[in-house]
Amino acid sequence: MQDTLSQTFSALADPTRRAILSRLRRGEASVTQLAEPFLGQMTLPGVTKHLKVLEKAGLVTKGREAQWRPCTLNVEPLKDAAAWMEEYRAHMEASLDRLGEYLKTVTSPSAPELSPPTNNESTNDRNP
Amino acid sequence: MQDTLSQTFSALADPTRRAILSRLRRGEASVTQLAEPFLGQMTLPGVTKHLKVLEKAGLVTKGREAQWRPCTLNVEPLKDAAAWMEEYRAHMEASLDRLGEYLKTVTSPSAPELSPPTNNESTNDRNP
DNA sequence: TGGTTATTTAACCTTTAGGTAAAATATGCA
DNA sequence: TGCATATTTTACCTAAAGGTTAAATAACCA
Repeated sequence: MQDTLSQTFSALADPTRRAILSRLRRGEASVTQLAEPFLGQMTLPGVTKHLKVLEKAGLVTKGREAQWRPCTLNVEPLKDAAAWMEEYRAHMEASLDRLGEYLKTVTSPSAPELSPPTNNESTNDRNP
Repeated sequence: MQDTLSQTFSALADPTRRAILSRLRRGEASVTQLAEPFLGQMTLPGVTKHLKVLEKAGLVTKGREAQWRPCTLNVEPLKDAAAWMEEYRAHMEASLDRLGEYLKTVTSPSAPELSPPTNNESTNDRNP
């Protein structure tokens, strides 16, 4: 059994799983609903497995409602990951090549306001 | 071959590799120097392998200096990972349980100043 | 040339990850 | 009860991850 941070990063290291998380940002969804975008490339049990990984990592919570298992996003583990990244913030800002400036503007002035997600191309979580 | 984000997260999903990155924040180091803290638990070729993973992920650059291969940190891929996490920022701030408040204070007022790393327990990257 | 230090490669092993197909469960409804 | 829908479990496969030991390279130095 690995430590929590490793489990979190490991859960994030798969495009299908990231896409599932991204979908869940828009709200609760059943397994079938979550699976739908992938059924061309993967079977349902495949998606179930990914969901289990996310669940074990604490990133997704599965409820029960009749025969459905409504899944919800749980960002708690992401906070630890973000905190880990914080340590590298100075280095990231120091190397202002591609994304540096972008991140600086995005994260500093508009921080505390809970602003609505500027909705980038972020449904594009697969095949980036 | 996986996509870049997956490769980055996957590289971060190991405590030894995170510890190596953490060490490199303090500056360049040779393979032997990097390996030293782990030699009780792992052999040198083991560390070499981890370094190769980090190198392939673009997080570490290996130079050549006589028989040494000085390794340096490269945060470029971390920026993409951080950008991915940005999308979850609103959710993280909305759920202000454990780390929420901490992150809010850390990332918003002191953002653009390039402040020196507050040096937490962060050498403790292994066994957290 | 030969020895010493630094690092990598090769060959191997075991465990885990990501998939599948087919069968089993769970739940609502006629 | 029995069918329909939603989801999971089982058993299996292949490939990759993370290690190891032993041998090979690289580069300096006497």
